[in-house]
Amino acid sequence: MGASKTEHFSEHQNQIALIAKALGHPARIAIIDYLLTVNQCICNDIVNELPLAQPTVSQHLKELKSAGLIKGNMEGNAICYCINEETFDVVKNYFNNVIKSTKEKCC
Amino acid sequence: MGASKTEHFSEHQNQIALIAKALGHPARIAIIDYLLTVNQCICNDIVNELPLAQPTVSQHLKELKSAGLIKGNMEGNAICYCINEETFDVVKNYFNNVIKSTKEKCC
DNA sequence: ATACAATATCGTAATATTGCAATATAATAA
DNA sequence: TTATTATATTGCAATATTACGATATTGTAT
Repeated sequence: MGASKTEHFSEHQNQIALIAKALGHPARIAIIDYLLTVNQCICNDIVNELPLAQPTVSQHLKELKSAGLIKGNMEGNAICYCINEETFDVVKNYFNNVIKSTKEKCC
Repeated sequence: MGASKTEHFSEHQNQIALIAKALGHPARIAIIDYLLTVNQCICNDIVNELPLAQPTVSQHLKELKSAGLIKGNMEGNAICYCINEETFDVVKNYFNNVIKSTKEKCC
């Protein structure tokens, strides 16, 4: 087939997978990194910062946004993007919980 | 094109993206969840636990393993898989750092 | 209105992922 | 040896992702 069988998994599993998938590309990690370095929200500068064409960056931003990892607001004819802390909290908690739940090594 | 331009990004960015990508599928999150519920290492049971055929599960396990998220050891003719805490620590630290570095909201 | 700047969308080619049947491999048991 | 069990690999079809040129959209300035 090729399509993920999302319907067979729990909502939480799908949620974590969706967020992780959105972060599963170096360009998107680079965008997050960049948003963290500038404490003001940034718009077009991301295009100049990355070695990718404008439509490609736009597409990556769209995916980060649809996963809830960033927020974007119109500001004149530019768009102001920034980190959406709440979604990062969800995965942060997931990973903290994995570590906490991991028992002693067995292999 | 279609291939990711990994060479343009930092090693750390590629590392985080690679791990996130491996977690970007609900079946693989389900495998991790399952490994956490059983405090003994588990082998074939994963196949019975998931709504996927054995070759598909085998493939998902391979990806989790190659991303360093799980370890697998032969044990007779079965294989014992378990969480590799070290790799989870890497992403845990990444997310904790993102939260810590996030300044006040601006959008 | 016209021009310009910032961003998004469309269309398309290259590549990667997902899923599984069929088959192969490897260890153990009879 | 032969059978059985557990897992991996191969091959292939369906689908998704990545990247970008061309073009559209939207807001601001003149």
